[in-house]
Amino acid sequence: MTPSEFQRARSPEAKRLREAAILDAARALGAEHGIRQVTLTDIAARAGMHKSALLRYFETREEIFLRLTAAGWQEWSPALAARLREIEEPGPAAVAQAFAATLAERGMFCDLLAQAPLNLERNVSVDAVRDFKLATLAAREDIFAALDEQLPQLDRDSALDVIATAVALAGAFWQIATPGPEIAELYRSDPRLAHAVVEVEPRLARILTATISGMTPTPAA
Amino acid sequence: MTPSEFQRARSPEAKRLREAAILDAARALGAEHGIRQVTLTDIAARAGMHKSALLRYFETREEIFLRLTAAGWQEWSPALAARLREIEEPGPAAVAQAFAATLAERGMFCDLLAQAPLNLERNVSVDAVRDFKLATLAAREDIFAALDEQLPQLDRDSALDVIATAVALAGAFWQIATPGPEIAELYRSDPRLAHAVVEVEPRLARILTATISGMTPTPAA
DNA sequence: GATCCTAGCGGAACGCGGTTGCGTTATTAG
DNA sequence: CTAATAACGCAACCGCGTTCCGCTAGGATC
Repeated sequence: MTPSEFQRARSPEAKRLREAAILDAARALGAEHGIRQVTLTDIAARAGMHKSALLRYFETREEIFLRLTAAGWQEWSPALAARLREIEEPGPAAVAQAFAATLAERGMFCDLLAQAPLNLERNVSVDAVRDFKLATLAAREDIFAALDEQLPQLDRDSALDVIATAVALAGAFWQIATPGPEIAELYRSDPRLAHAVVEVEPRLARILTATISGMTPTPAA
Repeated sequence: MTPSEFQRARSPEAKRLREAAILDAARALGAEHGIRQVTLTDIAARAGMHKSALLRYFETREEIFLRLTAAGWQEWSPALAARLREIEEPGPAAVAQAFAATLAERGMFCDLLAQAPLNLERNVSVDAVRDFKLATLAAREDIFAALDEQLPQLDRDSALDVIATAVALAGAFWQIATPGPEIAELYRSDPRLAHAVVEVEPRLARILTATISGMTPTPAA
């Protein structure tokens, strides 16, 4: 983390440390300012190295954030699975709430989810995309397993549709919910635009409840 | 369209012509290569003028595409409303199919929908955002009116949720469905990644059917 | 029709972000 | 202690969006 703890990373362990330091720096900056704003120079400064040195660890800027996205899936999926297994009164609403709550409390992950298909999976090597896709695939399997315990009526394809929907909506709503300061002021000042203000968690919970209900033969009351 | 039909636009009509020519050029290039790829130089060349002259008509690159997005809403909403009114056997499935079909046949609009909250509504003047938001608001009202005729059980908030969901999913799925050539090849070659290939229209129809069913008290058989 | 004046335009330059090439020098092996 | 190696910082490069400026087209006036 601290820049000059090590001057040069020669051993594999030292290299992994550097890589982790870069990812940590990118994560911290992304959480603070939003992914879009974070530049390679910023990350380099925070990680205590020069811009060009970063690119010896990651091929492109996008690859850094793609790696963070994969890490996000790996952190989110067990958290969601645990939450699903804690549900006391199973049903679409409880499941939807678990999705909405775990996503809403992971703002930066939502940011990354929105960026991934649009920006991060472009301008990145094929290998990086394959690694990423496989990581998210594994994470989805975890979620599916937990989901299947709670709602066995939901077939596999439907479950994967629910996950895809949750992720896409979380990304989109998060973007809409976090405008720049001037735009936020605009929404506040013009009553016609009041509808533009989005509360991610309740809206996501509402919509997912409907989606899951519509997929399960016997919707819970 | 043709560059030198007029040399300089002094009258208001000539200016509107230029503006339209710029938007047309951007639309054509965006449809062909995807929004992300289109540069100001490209648009300028196609519109028959210099890069710097573009920015006399639009403040930033993003503003051009934001205007195209607004135009997309204005073209899509009546098309969807018409399609909704043509439905013979009303019900969630038919409504969902109308959304899915009209969106899927408007690829570039889906591209723009995905870009809008992420990129286009940033780096644009507050005025531009307000105009855009009001335009989409009006378009949503059109859709809601038609939707209310078909599914009066759907209350206003739910209807707006359906529209928001359709739009967000169409944007996200479109992005996933149109990877670069090497990535498409990757999906084809690695059987573990077969699931990554997305068919926008059927998937959107399936999910929206469930969502709408879950929102309406008595789901149609 | 000649002249003035306005303002649209192209060209060139700027800033910034991502990326690349190179010389230096820390680090480690012998 | 010395030599080989390769990580690093620096500076330059490139492309893109954006800005500035001088030229001159083209409408207005007489």
